Order: sequence, then C-alpha cells, then structure tokens
Amino acid sequence: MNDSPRMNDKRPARQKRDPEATRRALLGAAIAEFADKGLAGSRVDEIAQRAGVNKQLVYHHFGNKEDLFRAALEQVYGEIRAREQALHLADLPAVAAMERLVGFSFDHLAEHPELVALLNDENRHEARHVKDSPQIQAMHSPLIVMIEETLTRGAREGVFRDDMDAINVYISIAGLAYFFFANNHTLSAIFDTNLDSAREVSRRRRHVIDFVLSALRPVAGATA
Amino acid sequence: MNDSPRMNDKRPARQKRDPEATRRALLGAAIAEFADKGLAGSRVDEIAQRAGVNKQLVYHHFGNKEDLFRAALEQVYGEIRAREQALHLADLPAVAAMERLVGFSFDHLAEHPELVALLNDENRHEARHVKDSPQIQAMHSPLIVMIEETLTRGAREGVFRDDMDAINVYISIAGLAYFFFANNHTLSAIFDTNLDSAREVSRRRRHVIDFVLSALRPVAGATA
Amino acid sequence: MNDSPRMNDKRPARQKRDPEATRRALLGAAIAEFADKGLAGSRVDEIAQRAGVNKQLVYHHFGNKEDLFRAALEQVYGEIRAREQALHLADLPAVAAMERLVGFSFDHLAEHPELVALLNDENRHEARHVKDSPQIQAMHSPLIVMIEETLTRGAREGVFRDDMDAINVYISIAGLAYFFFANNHTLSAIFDTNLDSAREVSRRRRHVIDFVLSALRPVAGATA
Amino acid sequence: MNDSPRMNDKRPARQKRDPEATRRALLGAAIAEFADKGLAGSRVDEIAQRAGVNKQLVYHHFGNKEDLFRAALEQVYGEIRAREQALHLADLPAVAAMERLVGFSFDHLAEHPELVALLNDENRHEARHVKDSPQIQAMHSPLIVMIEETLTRGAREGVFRDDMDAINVYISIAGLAYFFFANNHTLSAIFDTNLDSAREVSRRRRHVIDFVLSALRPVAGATA
DNA sequence: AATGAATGAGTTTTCATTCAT
DNA sequence: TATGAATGAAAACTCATTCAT
Repeated sequence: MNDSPRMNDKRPARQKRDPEATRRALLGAAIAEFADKGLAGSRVDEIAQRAGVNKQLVYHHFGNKEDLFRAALEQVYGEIRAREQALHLADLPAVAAMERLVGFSFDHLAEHPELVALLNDENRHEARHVKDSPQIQAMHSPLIVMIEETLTRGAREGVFRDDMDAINVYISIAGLAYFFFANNHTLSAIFDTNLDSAREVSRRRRHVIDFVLSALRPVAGATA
Repeated sequence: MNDSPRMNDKRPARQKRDPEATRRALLGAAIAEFADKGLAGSRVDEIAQRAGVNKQLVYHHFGNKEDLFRAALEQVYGEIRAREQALHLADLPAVAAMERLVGFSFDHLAEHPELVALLNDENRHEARHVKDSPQIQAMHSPLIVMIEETLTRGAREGVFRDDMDAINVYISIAGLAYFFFANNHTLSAIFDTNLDSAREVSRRRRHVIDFVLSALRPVAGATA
Repeated sequence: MNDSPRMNDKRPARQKRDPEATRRALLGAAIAEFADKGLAGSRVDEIAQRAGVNKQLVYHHFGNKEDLFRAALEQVYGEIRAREQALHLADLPAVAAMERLVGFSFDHLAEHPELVALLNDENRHEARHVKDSPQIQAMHSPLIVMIEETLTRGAREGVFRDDMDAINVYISIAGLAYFFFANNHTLSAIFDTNLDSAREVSRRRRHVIDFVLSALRPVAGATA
Repeated sequence: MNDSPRMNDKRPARQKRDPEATRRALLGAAIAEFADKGLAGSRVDEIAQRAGVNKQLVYHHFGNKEDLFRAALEQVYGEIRAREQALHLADLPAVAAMERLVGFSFDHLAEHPELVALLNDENRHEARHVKDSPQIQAMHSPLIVMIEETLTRGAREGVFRDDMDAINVYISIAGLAYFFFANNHTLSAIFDTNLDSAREVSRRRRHVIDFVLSALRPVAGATA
C-alpha cells in the first residue's frame, strides 16, 4: 500500500540509513587505520572500506581526514578517562590503591595498543589536534588528583615517601608501561626475544608494579 | 679578496663531485625529515632540498625512500651505541654508576629527539627495517651487561636490591625518559604546562634518577 | 538552430557523467596508442588526452596501464571473433568457402592494423595478458573447425588435398596476410616500393588467395 | 716504484682497453635487450650491465640509444644477408633449390628470434632506422633474384607455375615461417598447445615446405 | 677509453577531496 | 543519507643523457 521499507523487500538488508551506526563504524575503522598507518600513512579510502561504507561518508560525517583524526583521538581519550573515573582508589589502603592504579595504567595500554599509536602520531604533530579539541581539553584526568591523594595518604600511613611530585609520578607510571608497548618490536628485535608474549607481558607488569612501589618506599631514616 | 671560488679556499663550500659529502648531507636531511614527518609523511623531494642536492641522488645513493629510512636508523643507532661504549661504568661505585647511566639515557634522548621519532615510526612498521639491517643487529648494546654488572656490584655493596632483572631495569630506565620526551606535547597540553622548558626537563631528570635509585634500594629486612 | 546544450539534443556531446562512454573512449584511445607505440612506449597521459578525459580515470576504470592493455586485447580479439562467427562457410562450395575465409583473414588485418600491432606486443610479453584473460580464453575461434570442415568437404568434392592439418593451414592463411602487413614498412624500404598502396595491397590479396587455393589442390595421381 | 699500470699488478685482469671487444659486447647485449623489451622498453643501463661495461660507453661507442638500435638492426640484417649469399641455389634442380630456400628461411628465423623481434619494432617505427641506414640499404637481398631464377628454371623444367610474382612469393615464404614464430606465444595460448616444442616446430617446417612447393605446382591443363 | 656522479624531464600511480545523481 | 564518477595536485621513482675525473 505504501512504499515504506521492508514491505516485501528483497533488496540487500544492509540496514540502510542508520547514520549513527555509520558514524560509529567509520570511527572504529579510523582508529584502527590511524593506529596501523599513522595520520600521513592512512588512506581515507581504506578507512571507508574497513567500515564497509562509501568514502564520501567520511566527508559527510567528519568533514575531512584531519577532523576524523581528531574524532579518533577524542574517542580513545574518552575511553581511558571513563575507565579512570571508575577506579575508586579512595576505598583502598595507599599501597593497594597505588598497585591498582599502576596495574590499570599498564593493562589499559596492553588492551589498547591504538592509544599508544595515536598518541605517538599526535605528538609528532605537536598535539595540534588535542589543542584544537575542547572536548579533550575538558576531559580532565582524575589521575593526578588520585595520585596526589594516594601519595599523601601513603605518607601519612608511613608507607610512601612524601617528597614525590604527582605529575612526575604520573609520567613515570605511564612511561614504565608505555615504552614497553610502544617499542615492543624494536626491543624484541634488539634483545632477540619476543616481548609480545603473554609471559613477557606479565613479567613486565609485575616488574612495573614492583618498581613503582619500591621507588615510593619511604626514605630510611627520614622523619616523615 | 673577492669571492671567486677556490682562491685559497679551505671551506667545503659547494665542492663539486664529493659523493661522500652528498651522502652525508642526504642522510642528515633524511633523519631530520623522517623525525619531523615520519616515513609515510616524509617527502623525498623535501629531503633532497634540505640536503641541497638533486632529488635523484637519493635513488642513486640509497636506492629508495625505505632504504634511506633504514640508513637513517642505522645512523641514529650507531650514534647512541658509540656513546654507550664510552660510559665506563665499571670505574665508578655502583650508585654513581647507575646515576651516570640513567643520566646518560635521559640526556641522550633530550639531545636527540630524532631518535624518539624514528623509533616510534620503526615500531609502527614492526621493526621491519631493524630486522632487515645486519648492521643494526650487529650493534649490540653494552647496556644490558653494564646494568647487570652494576646491579650485581650494588647488591654486593649492599646498596641495591638483588632481585631485579636487567632487561626490565633497562626498559624502565629508558621508559622513564622516553615517555616524557615522546609525549611531551600531549602531556603539556593536557596538564596545561610547558614540559619542554629547561626547568621542567631538568626537574624530570632529577626525578628519574631519584626514582630509579629509590626503586633499586635494598628491601628493608631482606638478607642480601 | 542554435548550439545551446540540450535543446532537443540526442547527440552524445559531452554528456556529463556517462561512465560507459568514458570507458569506451578510453578503450578506443588505448587501442590506438598501444598500436602506435606499444605497451612500453605508450603514455597513460597521452591515452587520456586522446580520449578527452582526465588521466586518473584510466586508473578508476581500468586499474592500471597493464590492465588497460589487457582490456584493449580483449576488445580487438572480441571484434575478430565476432566477425569470424558471421562467415557461414558451410553455405558455400569448398573452394568458394576457402576463398571467403582467406579473403576475410586478409581484409580483417587490412582494416585492423591495430590487431597486428597489439599481437606483436603481446607476443613480446609471452602472451602474458592473453593467458591472464579468462575472457579471451573463452573466445574460442571457430576458424579451426571451419577450416577442418571445409578441407574435409573439399577433399570429398575432389578439389582439395586431404592431408593438410587444419591448425597449420590456419597459421599459413593468417601468416600470408600477417607478414605483409606487419612488415609492410621494412619490406617497402628494402624493395624500394610502396607496399602500402591500394594497388599493392590488392595484388597481395589476390596472390594470397591464389597461393592458398593452389597449395590445397589435390595431388595429381593421388587416390583421394 | 712508479704507479704505471701492470707493474706487479694483482688487480682483476678484466682486459682493460679493448674498444673493439667492448663494442661487440655492447652490440650483442643491445640486440638481446631490444629483442626482449623493444626499443621503448629497453634500458641503456640494462644493456651496459648485460655487456658488463659502464653505461657511458654506450654513448661513447654508439652515440645514443636510437643509434644503437640502428646498429643492432644493421648487425642482424648483415647476418641474414651473409647467409643468404651462401645458398648457391643455382647448383640445384628447381624443386630442390626451392626447398632449400624455404627451409633456410624457416631455419634462420627459428635460430634468430631476435630478428623477428627487432623487425616488429622497426615496423612500429615505420622502418625509420632502416631508411636511415645506408649500410642496410646497400645490403641487397639476393633472394628476390634467386627466387626469380628458380621460378623461371622450374617453369622451364615444367615443375613450377610460371605466373608467380617473385616478390609476393618471397613474402609468402617468409610469412609462412614468420607468423609462426612471431605469434608463437599467443597461438600456443589460444590453441592450448605448445607450438614452441621441437616437435611442433619441425611439423611446421615440413608443412611450410610442402605448402610452398604445393602452391607452386603447375596449373593442370595450362600450356606452359 | 673508461667510470661513477649528477641532472632534468618525464612517467606511473596515489590520494584527498568534490561533483552529480 | 548515500553512491560512484571525476579531478587536481602531488608523490615515488625512472631514465636518457651529460659531467668531472
């Protein structure tokens, strides 16, 4: 009687006209492609293909390649920020809290290699897209505050040094995991081992937690 | 008194037909360009221009863009390996040796941002060029052995823990500096500071040395 | 009576967005260019210009230069096969049938110098594109069967020898015309005549028909 | 104590400075390369490499690529002309003479595929180099005269028709072999056989001789 | 005579982006 | 919203030829 879709419709089901799904598919494809090839090495064509949609939709939904890159960054930043919010370190004793924090930082990178890849590229571009994104700017990481609180709490408990700068501690925690993942291939090649194996990854995880907690131990003889 | 060529001219100035100089100029330009733009983002044209030579000489001397990238990697690896050889840690007490080592690792990255940039790119390519380069494979880093010896010596002296794996310690030392430099721009943007300033760099340097030495302190109550 | 576009205009004239026409134009231009210059000597630029379209459309529609060459081969093979189908030799007495066949083979080459040129090039490449083209492989020439039938019929009629191999006869028929056209310029230069003139072409045509029919005459004294 | 060459010289013997040998090597390499790739597809570099000499020597000895192509043509024309001179057909009865002539034409092409390849290319260029070469122009083929004499002799002997034009007979003889070799690959692909095998080549040889002699038989009932 | 370096003008191909439907 | 065609600008790489030694 009318021509509403799906009457007795034999055309490919391809779920036409679901712009939100298209957007999501493109964004996922973009993150994967940018992580693989970098901004310069990625191809708009390839992203569209990965998403199973027409190339022009990239422009329709995101404007251009660079804007798509920014959207990809917003996405991966959004994910880590959301998980950081869920850590609830205040519920734990200082040492356990710090262990959870370091473990989380390590695990998130382990599970999200695309974050490492995108950040490398973004830094090559001098954080241009981050600076251009009010959305990312607004996503303040709670980690600095969490670290500060945990360090203070730990110092009060007598289990941590009290002279550590939270930002530097944050950078150290992140760096201990980041470098391992970011340079996994060259390190594996140079050391002629496979640092990508589950065994080496979990070894590294233990080392990092141990290393951080060890570094934060109070200085013997210091009067806290 | 005029500037006609070859008066009694000792400058290198436009020496015609000096293939070795041409090669060097190209290699330097390539390192700079690859560091700035990455392998995919770099332009052979641009590299030739930076080097002040004809574009086709890239192909004449290096084969193609990818081979040039490999040569650039060989160069930067060669430089750090050469400096590593010169550390002579065995001459120092364990703590001082470790401090020199950590300081060197930090300083070399500070002075050679191109190393960070090239390694990021190389890892994106799964260390393909490193694996293809017998030259790099042959440049064994002496650092692992140095770290092992220093850790052992420090344990004997009672100033270091004795349960630390040298490779993981190496990765930690490198990572603490690497992440700071590799992600300097995004970190600066996120924390709304300028981590590139001399002040912040030297703060970071002190933190890293302190952090490592602190982490390596012997475990209280352990019988070394 | 003016030339404003689309009055009641049935001409193809610059019809925008007619991909089929674009393809046809490119294919025609490619055949001409490949015939003139060969695969190696042809320029994609030139082909696009001849077709009056943007150069990149070659890649859009055909993939690359080599695929375009294969498409050109498919086109010229398709044309000759189509004409071969229309010969209907069975309707004629053996001698007349053979005469029509030889005449057709000669005339087709006379009218399609691009076929000679493309085949020369294709043979230089060891028939690589023909082997790669399922389409060409599927276009079985009916000529062998036609020749076989005609020879058999002629033998029965007592006008042809009965000991001739059809494939070799085919190659002979084709060769007698082919060499004349393929080497027309060098032959003209060597013999200091103009074998390209209508007079010489028609002389050759008569000779070829005469030669073939003469060769096929029954062997005197043989018992057919 | 001086540095004159070959004192007690252990350097590679490479027979330096034999310009005539260099020239020959280059010419042979050029014929091979031009036969393989055609004029447009051939690379001066590749020719020099095949010859084992420096690329610049091509220019030194031959001027440029095109002149080298002309020299290659002169060489292959020279070879066939020399062999043609040695046929001595007059010593044989007409039929045997014709058989030797046809056999020779076939065999020379079989043994010299580069002749076919070069002629194809030369015809694509409208015999430009042949016309430019006084040397080739001067190498008059004795074949036309030989054919004429043989035909006349055969007619007198009553074994040949007397109405055949020598040039057309020449073209037919050459064409029957030429097409088989020139199009061997496409014919093999189309007929799904291997016409390059010794068996098929010798079958073809017999066919060609048979075909020509059969065509030349006197017309029955004609009064010679 | 011989060599390797150097060059200018191409040549194929790629790619982000826009157009027409 | 979605599609395939079309485009301009560029990119990697090639190549005949010349230069300096």
